[in-house]
Amino acid sequence: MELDQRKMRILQAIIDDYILTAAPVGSRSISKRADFNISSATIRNEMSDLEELGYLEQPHTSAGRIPSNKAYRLYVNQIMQRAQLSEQERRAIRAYFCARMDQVEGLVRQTATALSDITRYTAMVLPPQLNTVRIKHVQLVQLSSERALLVLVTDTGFIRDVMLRVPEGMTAYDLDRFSKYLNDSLRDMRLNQMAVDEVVHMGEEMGSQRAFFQSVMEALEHHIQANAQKIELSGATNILNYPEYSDMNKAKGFLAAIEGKDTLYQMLKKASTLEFSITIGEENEPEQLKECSVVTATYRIGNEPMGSFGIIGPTRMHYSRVLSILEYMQLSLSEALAGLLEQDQHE
Amino acid sequence: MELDQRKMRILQAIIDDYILTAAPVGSRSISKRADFNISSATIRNEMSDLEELGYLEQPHTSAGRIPSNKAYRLYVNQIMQRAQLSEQERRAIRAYFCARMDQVEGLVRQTATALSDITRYTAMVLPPQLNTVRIKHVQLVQLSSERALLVLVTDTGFIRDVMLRVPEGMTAYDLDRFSKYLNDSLRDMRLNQMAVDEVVHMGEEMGSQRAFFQSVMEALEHHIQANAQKIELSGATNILNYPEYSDMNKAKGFLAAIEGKDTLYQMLKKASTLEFSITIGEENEPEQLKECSVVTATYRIGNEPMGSFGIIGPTRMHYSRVLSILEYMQLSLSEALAGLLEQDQHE
DNA sequence: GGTTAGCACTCAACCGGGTAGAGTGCTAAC
DNA sequence: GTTAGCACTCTACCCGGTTGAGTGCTAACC
Repeated sequence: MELDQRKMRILQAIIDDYILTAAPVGSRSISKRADFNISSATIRNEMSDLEELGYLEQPHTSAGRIPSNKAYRLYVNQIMQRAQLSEQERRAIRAYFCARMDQVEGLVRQTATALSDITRYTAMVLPPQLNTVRIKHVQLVQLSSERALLVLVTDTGFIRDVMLRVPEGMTAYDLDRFSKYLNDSLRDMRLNQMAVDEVVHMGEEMGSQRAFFQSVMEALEHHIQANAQKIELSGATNILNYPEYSDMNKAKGFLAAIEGKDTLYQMLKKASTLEFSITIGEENEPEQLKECSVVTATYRIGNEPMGSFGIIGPTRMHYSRVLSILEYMQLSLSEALAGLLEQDQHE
Repeated sequence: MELDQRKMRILQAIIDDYILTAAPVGSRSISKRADFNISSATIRNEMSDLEELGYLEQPHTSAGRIPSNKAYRLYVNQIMQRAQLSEQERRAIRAYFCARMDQVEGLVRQTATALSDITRYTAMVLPPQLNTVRIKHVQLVQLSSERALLVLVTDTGFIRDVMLRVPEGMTAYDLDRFSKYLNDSLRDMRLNQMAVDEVVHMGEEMGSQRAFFQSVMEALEHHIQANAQKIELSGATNILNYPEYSDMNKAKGFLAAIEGKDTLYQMLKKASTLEFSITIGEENEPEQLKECSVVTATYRIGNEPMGSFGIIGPTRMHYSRVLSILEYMQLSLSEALAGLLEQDQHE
């Protein structure tokens, strides 16, 4: 089952070639390479073995071979070596971050643009997740006699808002007092600490306005966490540059899968527990991404993992290059975020 | 130059047919229609005239004719009659709005989804513009020793935020006092009234903290208005269902033009002075939309025009249907918004 | 036993000719 | 002014032949 040295080298050569050209690789083109002096017939035998082992596939009898997903998996796990980014590429990446950003949102968007521009794949960024973040300010703003807006500001500079119905007879003054109370109680609390027992505990002190208080806390729980299911996307059409998506229907399927950002959100969310992740072809659950590979990385603020970002492309992907880019991007983004937030995040 | 009755009817028949089938229309297929009893030869003569006048084009000598942009323009201006929506269609549209929405953002998104689902074209919605809207609340929230977040809430329930640098030595208490002051001064003011002279006038009372005040007002002016250049897009891939975009490169061009939402924002912004607008082919400035038509409508809150929405599709578009849908949508959206904001908008 | 040259075979892609069919333009008759 | 008839044009499609890349197998070689 283990592949010997030579099979490994041949497989690598095939994968490298295929990643570059998208065309099935024949035995002769391998044997002609300077660093191989084996005849094409021998390569053919080896390739036949590799096919039997499930690493290669043949589109049809008289075509060359293409790597299987299993081959990519092996390649990623064992064969591939991290590519070095050229100084030029590093500079290109840094250039995206040097425009002074004064909002996290802009930074996130910039990251997505940079990623898709540089990799030429489709890029996605999950903005900093709020769970481990602290509340800086809570405010109830009266909009009309029946409606108020609950605004919440976190220490990372994110704001969220929820529209609420206010009970009959509640005045702007009441709401203001209420805001003060909420503010005093919740300030510097973490969003994921704001659990139900707290609600009950705090609710008891509220007396007559308890029902309203309850609805405020529910709104906080429901909306603020769920509502954040946004991701930043860039370069969705990059996929159209790759011949595997020259078929209209495939392209349509891919773009449709991406447009509803839900699936991507799920993937990024899941991936944000891992430093890096690579999922190849069938390993992706969404039906329409089963011919793609997804590579993601996680970024941090201080030590806290805050979100993740990644790219989607054909399984025939330049994995090593992408990984290097993600790695450098991870660094750049974490730095930029830290700079933006002036590092007042204490563990 | 004026077209006689018969030419008009023939042109309409050709356009109707072409909109439906996307295939060049021949003389025989027109003469066979029940409501025409003219021979194909006569139709041919008429078609030849129409071509000379610039209303028809021939892809090649032995093909039928297709309508020119000039023909669509004539069609839209004079021939077309407003289609009636079936009760079923109305119900379908209303269904999108019946899920109770408690945020404008959700409503905007829902509108875009509904539009693209029902028309099967690409839909875009410009969210309510803030210019004529009133400020309900302003708050400065300290994030770190050097940074604060300026949060602004409008009476339509929109929030905007800007990150600011705070001068050395300013305390949370100072910021709070500052917020109170801003709040008292700006509450119920309209965003577009908040002009420079006000800034100067108010700034004079500020004494030592005048510089900071200036930066706050500048931030308000710059960011809050410019930053809102977001539009909601839906059904971007719908265009791929139309044969005129079966060519990959065209499709790519279209999708790329749409991805950078700037152009669309400009178009919608411009269109939001008109109740309805239809631009056909070359009439669109963006190079890559010169083979498309764009139809937009404006929606209101109370009497105030607040934004616009529309669809993009091939020039061969079902104009009458689209217009009817937009019209009904305009009503539904304006109603939904009014309901959401409880009509406390006073002229 | 692994390696290699040689050869027959396979299959997609391309090319050219031939045909069908839709549609036109023109002319002559009504 | 309208129409029938006819020659003409042009695309789309099918078909058969050819090319070329690549394989699998076999027999010989080291």
